[in-house]
This record gives sequence, structure tokens and C-alpha cells, in this order.
Amino acid sequence: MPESYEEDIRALELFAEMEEANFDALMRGAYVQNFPPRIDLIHEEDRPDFLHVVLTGSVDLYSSWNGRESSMATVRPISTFILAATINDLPYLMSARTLERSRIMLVPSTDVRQIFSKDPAFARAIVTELAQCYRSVVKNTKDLKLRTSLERLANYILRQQTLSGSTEFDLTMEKRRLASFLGMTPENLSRAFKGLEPYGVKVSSNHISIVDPDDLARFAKPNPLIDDHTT
Amino acid sequence: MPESYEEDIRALELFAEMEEANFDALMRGAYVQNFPPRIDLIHEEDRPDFLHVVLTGSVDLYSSWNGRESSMATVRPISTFILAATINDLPYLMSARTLERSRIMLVPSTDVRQIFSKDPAFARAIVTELAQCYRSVVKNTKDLKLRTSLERLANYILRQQTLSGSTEFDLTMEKRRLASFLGMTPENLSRAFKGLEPYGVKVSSNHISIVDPDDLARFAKPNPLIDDHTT
DNA sequence: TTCAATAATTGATAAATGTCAATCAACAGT
DNA sequence: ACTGTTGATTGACATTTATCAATTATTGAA
Repeated sequence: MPESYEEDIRALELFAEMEEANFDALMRGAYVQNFPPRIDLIHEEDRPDFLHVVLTGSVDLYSSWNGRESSMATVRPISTFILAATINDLPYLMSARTLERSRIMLVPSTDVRQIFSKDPAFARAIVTELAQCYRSVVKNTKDLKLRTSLERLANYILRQQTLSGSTEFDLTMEKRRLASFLGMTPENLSRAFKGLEPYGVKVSSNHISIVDPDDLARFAKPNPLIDDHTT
Repeated sequence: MPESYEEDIRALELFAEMEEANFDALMRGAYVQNFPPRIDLIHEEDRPDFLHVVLTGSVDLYSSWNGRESSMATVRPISTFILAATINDLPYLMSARTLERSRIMLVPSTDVRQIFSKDPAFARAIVTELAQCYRSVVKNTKDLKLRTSLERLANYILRQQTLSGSTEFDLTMEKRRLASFLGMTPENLSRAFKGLEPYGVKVSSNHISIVDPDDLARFAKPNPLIDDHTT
């Protein structure tokens, strides 16, 4: 376990407050591995043998049914997935694949569960993280059920604007994956971008610029109870 | 706090394993109240002053945006809502209203958080519950993103069949609310029921009978990673 | 660079879903 | 039984979204 990573991992909310000895024990059992792009890390229905921590690169969480597939979320450094399955020792509900070359830490699930039960600070952190994950998915469900695809895209663009801190930014994922994440087809996304032109959204390749954010916001009607992913 | 309820509450997974003294402390601060039908118990954006426990009756969790509304879940006795907001002390993401005359226990959130941090068994139970809630919402998202409304209805009917243990059962909610829960309009639901006739689904008022469950299942393609809400 | 593979776009069309209005059914209160 | 209210259904139609096929970028490897 290289020191450099261990420091970053310790800084993760999930591990920050736990006992030094317990953290060390977790790290002793863990190992880090490099994966090339587009490698399946875990598959729906598998048992959660390890808690995964993305150290570098990025990971796509996706689901399949009846030959269809949908992108559910992107995991970026430094954060973990998929905690809920690990904690309750139940099969994964989502598959995970690397999007690019990625460095992933694997922590044995048994270690996580064991230390969970003897380290109150770790337990507390897990609860906070789980509650956050839960709230994220609820927000996502509201987005899907209450908005059209055009409205979802408009709000997605506004969220990215907030994250980047600028009215100009690059999309952080392929459009086909963005489409899947937003619950639509690539063709529909392409037309949706056109549909936002009247509200001052300019798209060229993967670069987005928003002429008048207020104009876009009047259409998108962003709402913290759906769009603010920090709470 | 009437003894009769206290016993049932103690039997809840969430409270079953905790220290007697802590349970008593929780119950001392709690109170039970009766509500008529269609009463708003909590509203999106409110602060979680209380953890709610449904003792009798039923509660609808729903969300609104831009004049639209969607039913997210139904809470039936005896279970709690909404734990995630209470634990992280963050605004509710959903509103809740009684569907019928209901008896609800209100436990001050501060008590929950305080006892959470000193009772490991309670902490463990909260984690299990949260992970379960999280997995439920993920399943719901998969249902929404991977299936058409006809497929969602077909699988809903199969789930209800499993719950009732019979190929004949009554719908447990109004059709308009079922439509909203499944993410469609009442008109679309009405036509979807017709669309399932070829697969042997008979509907008369709120009574459903399935002529040949295998036939329906061949169309619905139920999947435990979406439809099994017990894991 | 050149070429093959993949992603993105576009047009034409079909399917799914929503909206609006009218009607019918169920039910509660008088 | 009457009546008003609400939910459910139906038909006509509009909108949204998906599908299929063709074309145009874009990217990455030889």
C-alpha cells in the first residue's frame, strides 16, 4: 500500500475519523490494482467480496435488463462504491466498469464489516455516506419522474456550470453515456441540445457555453431538492 | 406511550437489538398521534424534527416540481420514514401525507441522533435499514430506466401476486396513485391494463386475476435485482 | 498520414406516452 | 333514492421519445 494513496484515503470522509489501528488493519488487508479502460470490475448479481475505492481514473456504474443497458452513475476519485452491498452482504445491483485507465483499491468486505462493528466513528461515517447515497438516488428518481428529457438536460448543464464555476465547460463524459445517464437515446440527446439553443446553450463537440444562465434557468427551473448533490 | 404499540415498535428491526435503557429513552421522548386521511405530515424542504413511525394506516411519500407531482412510495405499518434526513439532519426530499386514518409515532430527531452515537446495536440497525432503503431506490430507478410503462405494470402485477400469494388479488391503492407510482398517467395505466389482456391479466374494478402467470412472466421478465424488494 | 472503428448527427418514421374533453362508475352524504 | 364529487375509462389528438438507416465527425492504431 503506497503511502501517497494511504494519505488520500485517510482523508476520505468515510475513513477520516476512525481509530488509527483500525484504519491500519483495513489497509493491511487491502490492495491496489491498475485496470485498463473498459474493464468490468464487478457485475450485477456478484457477491460483494471487496469494497472498491477509486484512486485515479473513473468508473461507470451501469445496469442491464433484457438486453438493454443504462448508465446509473460515474464514480470519480477519491470515492468508494458500492458500500450498501458490502455492508449488508447482498448481491450488487449494478455493474461497474472502468472508463479510462484507473487505479482501484480493493478492501475485503469482511474486514469492512468487522471493523464497522467495533469502530463507532467508522460506523457513523458509513451511516452518513449511506444516507448521502440514498438521497442522491432519490434526487435522481425525482429528476426522472418529474421532468422531460429536455428539462433533465437543461438542469444537467446548469449543474455542470456550477461544478465548473464557469459558463463555459467541457462535458466530462461521452455524449452517448450522458444520454444513457439522463435516460434517453443518443439521437434524442443530440436533438435536445438543439432544443436548448433558444435558451442560449451553444454546443460544439464536447464544449458547452451558456450565453445567459438566467435564461436557461428560467426554462430549467433548477431545485436544490433535485439538483443540489452536495446535500 | 401505550404498551401495545411499544411492543410492536420494539419488534421493528430498527429497534429490536438496542439497549433496553436506550429504547426506553427514545420512547419517553416520543409521542403518538392520530391523523385523518389526506393530511400532510411533512413537506419537502422541511427540517426533520421527528423520525416518523407508521403504527396503523398508511402514508404516501410524494414529490413535487414545477406543478407536477409524483408518488414515490407507500409506507405501511410498522415501519419508519424518513430515516436518511433525520440521521444527516438535512431537509426532507419528499413530502408525506396520510392515505387513510393513521396512527403515527413521532420520535424527536435529536434523540435518534444522540442514541445512535452511543448504542452500537442501534447504529448497526440504522445502517442495515439505510442500505436497504438505498437498494430499494436503486431498484426503482432501474425499473424506470430499463422498462417501458407496460413492462413496469406487468412486473408490478407479478410482485403483487407474490406478496398476496395468489393469482387473484385486489390492488392496494387507487389506480391514479398506482399510475403516478409507476411513472405514468392514469389514462396510460388504464390502457396498459388492456395491453396486458393478451398475457392473461383480467381487471375488474380493483380486482386483478392472472390467468397464466407463466405467460405474463414471459412478457414481464421479472428480475430479482429489480423486483425482489426483500433483498 | 491513412484507414478502420467508433461516436455523433440527421432525416424519416414509428411507437410510446401525455393531454384534453367527454362519459361512465363508484360512493358519500343528505 | 337523489345528487354532487371524485375516480376511471374512452376517444381524438398532440407531443415526446425511440428506432432505423444513412451520413458525417472523431479517434486511435498501424
